[in-house]
Amino acid sequence: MQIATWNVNSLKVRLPQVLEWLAAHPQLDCLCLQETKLEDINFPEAAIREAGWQVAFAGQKTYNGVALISREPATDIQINLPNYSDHQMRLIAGTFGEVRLICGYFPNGQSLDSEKYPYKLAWLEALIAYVGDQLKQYPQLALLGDYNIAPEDRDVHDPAKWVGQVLVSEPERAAFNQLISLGLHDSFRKFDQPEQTFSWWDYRAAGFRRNAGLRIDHILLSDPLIARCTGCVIDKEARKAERPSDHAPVIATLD
DNA sequence: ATGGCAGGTTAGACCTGA
Repeated sequence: MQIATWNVNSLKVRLPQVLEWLAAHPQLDCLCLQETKLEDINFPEAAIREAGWQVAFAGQKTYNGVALISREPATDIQINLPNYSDHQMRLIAGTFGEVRLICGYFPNGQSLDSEKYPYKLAWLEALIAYVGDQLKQYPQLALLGDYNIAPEDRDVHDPAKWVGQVLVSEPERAAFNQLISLGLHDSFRKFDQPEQTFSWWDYRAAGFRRNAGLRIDHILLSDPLIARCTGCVIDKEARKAERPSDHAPVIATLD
């Protein structure tokens, strides 16, 4: 089994790249998308189905939006957190056999003094409660997505420059560690990885060329799934495309 | 170098992203 997550920063722009990427990954079972930025009525459902995939999605105009593209249809689909009323479309969960996949586009927070920052922390608190509850129902669980959290300094190209900033602040990292404390594991860190491996690079200031990035896209796996996990990679090649997303896909392989 | 770029909205700047 292979699962992946990719913040595509507009599926309207990135659909050809997504279809090409899917075709290039024959072992893939499910791709979780974030920032589709499409109302459901404009979602390219037909094109994805014609390529041989099932799809479930929850979007809105301009911002946010998530989707599950999969070989088999998802069951028990959940849109957004059941314990947090939110008009921002940031979460979609589905079940594939015994495996529960939760796809999230975590709030960015903007800055520590923004009103979006307490929203981020409240959303995270609700997510932690939801995932804890889901784990009881689905021991085989994966939480994939754009977390908008760099969990450790080694996930930051220049930690000194980022001290005290959103995405690396102590409360955000504490929330990430609470997810770990529920019994989840960072699949990327199960394996030796090259230093300075990131999943997002700023479009500005030649961020990608300088490898000035952050690792903020993650695949967390529950105990039974981390035991099956044989690899986790970030597909940096996708960031080299013409008109790329600013995020690269993350792929976890389970035997 | 606190701006740089990219996408969306909507037809000129402005908002958001991270």
